[in-house]
Amino acid sequence: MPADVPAEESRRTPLSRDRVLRAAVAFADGAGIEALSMRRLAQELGVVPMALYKHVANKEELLDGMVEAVVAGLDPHVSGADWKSAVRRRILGARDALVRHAWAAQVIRSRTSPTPAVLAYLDSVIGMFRAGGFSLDLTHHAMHALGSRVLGLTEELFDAPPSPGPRATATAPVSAPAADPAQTAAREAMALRYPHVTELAGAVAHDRSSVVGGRGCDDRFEFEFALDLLLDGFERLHGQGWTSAPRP
Amino acid sequence: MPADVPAEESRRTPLSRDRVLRAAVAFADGAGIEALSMRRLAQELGVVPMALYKHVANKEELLDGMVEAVVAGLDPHVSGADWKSAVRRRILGARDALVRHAWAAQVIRSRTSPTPAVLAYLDSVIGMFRAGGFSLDLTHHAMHALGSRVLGLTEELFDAPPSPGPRATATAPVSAPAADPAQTAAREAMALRYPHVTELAGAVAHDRSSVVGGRGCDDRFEFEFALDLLLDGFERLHGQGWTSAPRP
DNA sequence: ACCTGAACACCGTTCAAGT
DNA sequence: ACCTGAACACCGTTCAAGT
Repeated sequence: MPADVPAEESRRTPLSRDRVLRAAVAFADGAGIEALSMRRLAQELGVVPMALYKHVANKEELLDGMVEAVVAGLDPHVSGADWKSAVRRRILGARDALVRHAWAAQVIRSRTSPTPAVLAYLDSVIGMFRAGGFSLDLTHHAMHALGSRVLGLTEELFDAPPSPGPRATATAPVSAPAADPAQTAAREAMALRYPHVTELAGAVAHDRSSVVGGRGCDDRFEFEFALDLLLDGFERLHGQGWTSAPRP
Repeated sequence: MPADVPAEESRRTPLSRDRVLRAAVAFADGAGIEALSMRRLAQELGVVPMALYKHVANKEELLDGMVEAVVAGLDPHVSGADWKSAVRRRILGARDALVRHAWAAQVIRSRTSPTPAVLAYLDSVIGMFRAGGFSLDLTHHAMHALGSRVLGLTEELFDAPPSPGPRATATAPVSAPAADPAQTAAREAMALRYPHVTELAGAVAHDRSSVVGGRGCDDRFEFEFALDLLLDGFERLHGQGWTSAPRP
């Protein structure tokens, strides 16, 4: 049940593009993006499927509209400071919004061209670099280097670290050694085939087992680590008067 | 028609998991991943749809197998050098493979847990950092910072830079000013709403219009720019004896 | 035991028939 | 003119009937 679409509203007020989009966002928040279909969304709104097509041309446009709704809701203006902390705060703010809408990262990546709200967002970030004295050249490449991270998307390869057997680390606490001999064998086979991965995973598990509920990695820390590495790099290049093409 | 599955083979030799996977890769290379369905793949192999389920449990496993096939084909061993150029070459090699299989990036991102070939690849990269004297701690965060870029995935937000109207920049050469008044109006409206984006796009178009066929950005350059910024950052932190947690 | 046609429970979207 | 039921052309996968 979508949180911000009261039950009475679902049947009484007439459909509108805005109401369709809000319902789609709420539905994806709750049920996941893979469960969102035109037919299910119509059902959620107490409406025949074809009624949606009055307000969105097709599913692609629905997804565009959902992205638009999330991005348009980002922090309106970050108060002036140096370019670095302005960009930093803006990107971390975007990340917070994407964390609230777990489906958004995937949908944003599936879009092929930017919507108005995304363009406005990018415009503001570019403006921050320019206000900090960055050349067009360096700003251009800095934006590329940030990539989708500029919108707070995480670039992690996998959601979870690898586990020796299926569900193995999820069912047994890290501190307790596995009693199941089959699981132990799988763990040993893994250690043989992927020694460096195993060593790393072991060190991470050990480090974080002291923290309450602290298995896996700290997504926020990793995001900031990478972001700061890039921002520091930009700052250094800017200070050196870096140019992409030393003219011949 | 898939290139590396000769026509005679499609009907004569019996199905095998390997043949299914190779056909799927070839089909996705040619027709795109969105066109790949169990039914179409079966048709391509001259086989009834259900025959595929003898060799892959379901479509998810088919996609896993396709990723496996591509990643397993990566450069077997990069000759020893310093950690930095070893990692650099390995990642750029992976990128080359992903450029050849346009569908792979999207499919890799859709997987939730790493397959054996991916684990082996990650293991080798981790091993390179460790051989370079990196601590487990720094190696861990460096791998996170690389994210999916470690496999050569590009992190760009959009494939193409924004254009004022639909297909506007695609149909008209950048050097020739638009004659269509509606297009000119759209361009001006865009310049007003997104001044920084417009300025940047203009500078990029101007810079690259001298190159033959050179519209848009140089993906390879941008990838290396971001990669080197990260590797330089790792090197600097390593040299400083960086640690994530200054113990209390 | 193996293979496979038909069927099931879905999709997004078109279209023509109803009001 | 607007709305909508049925239909179309697909999916991935189950299952029971055929060999």
